[in-house]
Amino acid sequence: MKEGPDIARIAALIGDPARANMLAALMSGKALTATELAAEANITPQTASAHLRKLSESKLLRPRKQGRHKYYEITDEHVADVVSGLMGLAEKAGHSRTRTGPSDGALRHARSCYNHLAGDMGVWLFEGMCSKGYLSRNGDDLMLTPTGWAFVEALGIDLTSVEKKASPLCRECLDWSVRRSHLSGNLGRAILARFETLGWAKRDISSRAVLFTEQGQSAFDQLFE
Amino acid sequence: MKEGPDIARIAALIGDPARANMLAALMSGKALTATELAAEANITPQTASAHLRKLSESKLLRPRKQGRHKYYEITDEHVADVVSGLMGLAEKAGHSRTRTGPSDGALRHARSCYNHLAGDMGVWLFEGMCSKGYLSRNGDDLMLTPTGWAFVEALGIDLTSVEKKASPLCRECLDWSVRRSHLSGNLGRAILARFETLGWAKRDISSRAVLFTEQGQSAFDQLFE
DNA sequence: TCCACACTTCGCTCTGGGCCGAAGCATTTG
DNA sequence: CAAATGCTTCGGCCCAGAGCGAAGTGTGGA
Repeated sequence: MKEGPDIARIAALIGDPARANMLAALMSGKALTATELAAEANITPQTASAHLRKLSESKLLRPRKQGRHKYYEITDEHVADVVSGLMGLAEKAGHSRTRTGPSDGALRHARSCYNHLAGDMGVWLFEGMCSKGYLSRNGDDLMLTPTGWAFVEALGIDLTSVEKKASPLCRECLDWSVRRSHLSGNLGRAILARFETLGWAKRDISSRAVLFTEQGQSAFDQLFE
Repeated sequence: MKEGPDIARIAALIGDPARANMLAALMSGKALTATELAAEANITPQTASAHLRKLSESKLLRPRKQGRHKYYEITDEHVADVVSGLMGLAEKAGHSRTRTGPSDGALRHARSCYNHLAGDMGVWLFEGMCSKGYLSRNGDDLMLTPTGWAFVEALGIDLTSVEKKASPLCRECLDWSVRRSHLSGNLGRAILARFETLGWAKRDISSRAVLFTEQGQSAFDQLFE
């Protein structure tokens, strides 16, 4: 016994309320500065600094210095997946941070999860693309079919620039509110970004909610009807 | 802010060394008694009892009373997935519990992960079945193709009994040592069980290692050559 | 019936680690 | 060059919670 990796270390890292709040805030996919994260966790900058150092040392966060600011972001999709998974377990166990605040409904409808679309809208997007034959599974990962390729380009996304990034084009992500998969990976991120530039949706600043405009919502609905 | 599920609670739960050791031990998929788990974590039964109560209350473990024993097992695949994910992160961060003990190599070669085969052998099984066309992805989950169906039955597994269980037949699991998917779900469990009854492999008692016999190994290799 | 064993509850101790105040660097701005 | 701002280091306080001993409950076997 006592072989294998030490789960306790990283789990304890995530298990501190302050650090967990920081991670949850970063799950939007945006990079945040140390002081912003301190505010998010309701602690002083000194304390936040210590936390962020630990999170970086264990490769959960990746720091980027920019002038006198220091931006932090979630290291990669593996970290995001684990945090997502933990949210799922917490939800099922009935551990919620507040008694279901007002924006909770909005979060369940649409939110950003590591820069891609999650919540009901995310699931609809994913399942719509599957049922239309835009996505297919093949071997180890999701594939964008030729018709799917055309669909995405018709949205105005330049796939050649998206495709050459290192991380995979399509992935699935299982999020907490809907126990279903939705589209993640570079394509997932590109689509959410495209929705924003098209003016279909915009992100709420203080929460992870994604707010669709009326036109945006109906345009979205037409894609899969 | 402060919306959504409270990750910190469950992460802290997993983050205690004693509880983490218990969970790691249970990741083999076997159900263990309270005293066995206490020994696994190097603590007294009293302390273990308190830990196990918390883990059960948060739905991470599922207790089953049997006579004067109380068996605990991992609640479901969602929990197993998160623990697997944490192992992956810990491995990448360089957090290992010992300085790579002797059985570490065996664990990387083949081990049980929530009752299915993981490690190199697990990946070979999964990728072999994919490349032979036994498995295909379709919509939201893995499908066993007709030829795959025949392959599994030829192994001597009664698929009709496996299929009627509630949890899905095929799933993927990403484990820590090989950053690749391997076959999970009911079929994954049935196959490992079949390997054991065929005498191809047996589980090490004190670790999660799965030891293949020489004949078992070569029989396995012939399946996919 | 009595003992052995598995598990639980209670009360207590003690330490690891989160938190802040104060002070120290670094970078931008005026 | 100051002054302001963002981040970090140091030192000390404090408490949640993990741990155990002792004693209680329930089940199984002789």
